[in-house]
Amino acid sequence: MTTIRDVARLARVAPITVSRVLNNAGPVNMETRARVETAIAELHYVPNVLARSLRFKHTQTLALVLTDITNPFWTRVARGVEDTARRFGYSVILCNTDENEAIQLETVNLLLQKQADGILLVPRRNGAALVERIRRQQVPVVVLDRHIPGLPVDIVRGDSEGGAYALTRLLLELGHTRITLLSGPEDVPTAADRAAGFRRALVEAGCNTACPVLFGEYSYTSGKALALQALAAQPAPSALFAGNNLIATGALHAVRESGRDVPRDLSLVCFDDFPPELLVEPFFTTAAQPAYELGCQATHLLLERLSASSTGGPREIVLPVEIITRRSSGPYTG
Amino acid sequence: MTTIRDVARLARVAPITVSRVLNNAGPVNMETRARVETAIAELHYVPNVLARSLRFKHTQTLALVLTDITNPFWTRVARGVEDTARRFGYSVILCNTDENEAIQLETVNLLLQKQADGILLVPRRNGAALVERIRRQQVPVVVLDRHIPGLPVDIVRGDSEGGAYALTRLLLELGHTRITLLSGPEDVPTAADRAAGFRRALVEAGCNTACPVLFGEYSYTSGKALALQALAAQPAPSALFAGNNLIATGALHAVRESGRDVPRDLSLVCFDDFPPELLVEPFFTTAAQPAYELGCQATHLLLERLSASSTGGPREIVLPVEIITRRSSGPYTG
DNA sequence: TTGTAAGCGTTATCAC
DNA sequence: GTGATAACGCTTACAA
Repeated sequence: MTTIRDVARLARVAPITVSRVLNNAGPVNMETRARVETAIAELHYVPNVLARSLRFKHTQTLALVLTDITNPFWTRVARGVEDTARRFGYSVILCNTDENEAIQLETVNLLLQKQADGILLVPRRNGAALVERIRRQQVPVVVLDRHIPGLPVDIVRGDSEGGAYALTRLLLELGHTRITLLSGPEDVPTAADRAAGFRRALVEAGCNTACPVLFGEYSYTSGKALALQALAAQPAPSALFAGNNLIATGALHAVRESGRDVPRDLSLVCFDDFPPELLVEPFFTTAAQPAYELGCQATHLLLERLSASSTGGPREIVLPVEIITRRSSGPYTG
Repeated sequence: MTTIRDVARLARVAPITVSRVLNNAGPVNMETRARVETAIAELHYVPNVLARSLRFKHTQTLALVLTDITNPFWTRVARGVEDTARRFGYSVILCNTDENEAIQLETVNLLLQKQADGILLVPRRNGAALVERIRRQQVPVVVLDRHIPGLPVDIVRGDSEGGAYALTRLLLELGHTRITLLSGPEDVPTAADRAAGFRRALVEAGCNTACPVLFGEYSYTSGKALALQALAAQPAPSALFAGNNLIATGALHAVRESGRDVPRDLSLVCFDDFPPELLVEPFFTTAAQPAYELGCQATHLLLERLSASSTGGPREIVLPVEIITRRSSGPYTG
């Protein structure tokens, strides 16, 4: 490895002079600068950011801790984060936790050790402990997608309650009164919020009792299982509300495997849209969250916290959700 | 920030002793160890990996430089990489380059500065220069998905030529003789390889001349544009072969917007499958690459190169591609 | 305009 | 078993 010292030797200057050339900091004679630059090129010198970070006490690195990049929702969030980070000279370490609290803790510890300048976190139940831990190291955190009950912290998320409410209203207006919510984990705030919005709409309409909420995982397989469970009820639901996109496809496939079809026998709506370029045909009536925007805004907020200038109290940014009507929902036919 | 020195002070030992406890290296008295551990807990000490890496000369970090994580193909590759890396105690820095050579160079430079222990690269035209640059810094590289003409280097990729050949054969056997290939960029080896496989099958069947190859981008919008262009030809093709998954959906949507439909008026096959959990219904007849596996194997190879034990010449691992027949392809109807 | 010395937080080396 | 010292590659503060 060639170091700043090697360059200095070759250019017959002190290391600090090379440093000055490298960073365009401090005065350097045109001629010496040229000599240094020649030496740099000749030796193919690459500065060691580790050493620099050790001095500077910052790494120009942000961490994004999410559940599973395989979900297109998170993919787009991640792009939002990366694009924004990059624009401000930061790179991003991406970590999947698969909703596993042990992995989550381990991941956060690692990121702290790696001296990430800031962390974007999609927490599970242990969110509060995690945030405390991060904060104790003076590292700014922004919580993404989920709020942490009772803990004031910067948050950027979609309007789960409102979106679920609107989507449920849509089903009610189509005449459905037996709707089942196939939800994510009960202890994940988005799942709880969507359940709350669901119930609010139902209570307003006076058909709360006929509409169960089933909690599971935010996954394809869980969607299948939940749908089967919902379909087995007596009387069977006339509409299904999937808590996220993967639950939706899982549910759809289960419905079909049971010999029924959507929207013929059943309506099916869901949270989180699929981008058109992944689809043969737009199908699901959904509450679409601005995923990319979520990532951008969260990153902006985090960067703001980094530039110590920002010292206000915790902020919660709630992005609106768009209701899109498509083929998967139809009027109640009895 | 609390350092190893603070811990040492509190435990009334020398920093090096704390280090020994931390790394379970060297002998430490049971009682001293206990005292140190108490101090660590009390101060919420988090070791600084930067400093450690500076000494050790390795960062336990791999870099994955790909085109766009938004494509489910890359998403699954990335999961393969991350899962494997994690199993061996490495974390992954993910970078999107959007097929842009300038960004690619910039990214590689940054990763070198960050002292990534190894780099997984999905290169564009400037691949050879990039690889040379990385190698000059003694950093192992594995090229993913694409081979670099004339440059011996470790490569893990799918069998583009073979897959395209098989897929074209399938169309020919269905009776199609006017097939258009909607390809990626001509200078991207996968696109060239797929074109080669395509042509080989056609030449064998003796209908080479009636079957054009259109080069574009590996994107949804490019897929749309290419399809429109293909449909405008006289005589119009009876089948379209999309160079990747995004071109396929783009093409499909263009076909539909032009008043035609698949497979009614036209067959449409493609490279790269969508995972079922993203789909309302499996639709495309495809040549499916083992994306996750690609990521795993590439990472394994890279890790092997890292543990200096491996010193053999460049290896090329070509993973087979699976042909899956679905609704989007049908017999030629005249 | 250029250089010297010290230090960022660790750990390897060698001594006790 | 434990510790003093130097070093990893870089930059800040100060001096020349």
